[in-house]
Amino acid sequence: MGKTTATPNSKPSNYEKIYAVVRRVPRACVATYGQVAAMAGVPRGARQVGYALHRCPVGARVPWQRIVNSRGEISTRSETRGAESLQMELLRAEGVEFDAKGRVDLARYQWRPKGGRGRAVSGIEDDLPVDLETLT
DNA sequence: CGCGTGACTTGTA
DNA sequence: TTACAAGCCACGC
Repeated sequence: MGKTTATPNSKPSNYEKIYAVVRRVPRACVATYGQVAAMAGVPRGARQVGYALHRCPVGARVPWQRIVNSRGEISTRSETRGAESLQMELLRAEGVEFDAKGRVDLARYQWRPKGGRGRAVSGIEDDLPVDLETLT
């Protein structure tokens, strides 16, 4: 196969990688854009992570709610406002506590993948609220 | 093919 | 501690 022009499937877009990483984030945990970007193999791609999530792939069950900025606060987007409140509600429902200013203690809730790669979490399954899928 | 935009990050004041 | 500015990469048009 020396085809250089043929790469239809073997080209996982960065978005897909990003979604994959976000999907690995366990409950009651949050991750920063830069962290997800680094894990996705896209350093400095923090912005792109936000972009990817902004696109909100309805077909991918991505817990975008667990993605917050480096300050531990929920990122305010341009549109779909209200989703921010929803994000906070969802995180709270998972057990994440918020500061009076609406910030999360990253030192406590930030997801720390140890061992090099996200291993299977024992007994914990992702319960994505259907509201999320319908909201997008 | 080129420019503009953006759910960010980090550093300095 | 907060506020402001510049930098960065990828996608959309």
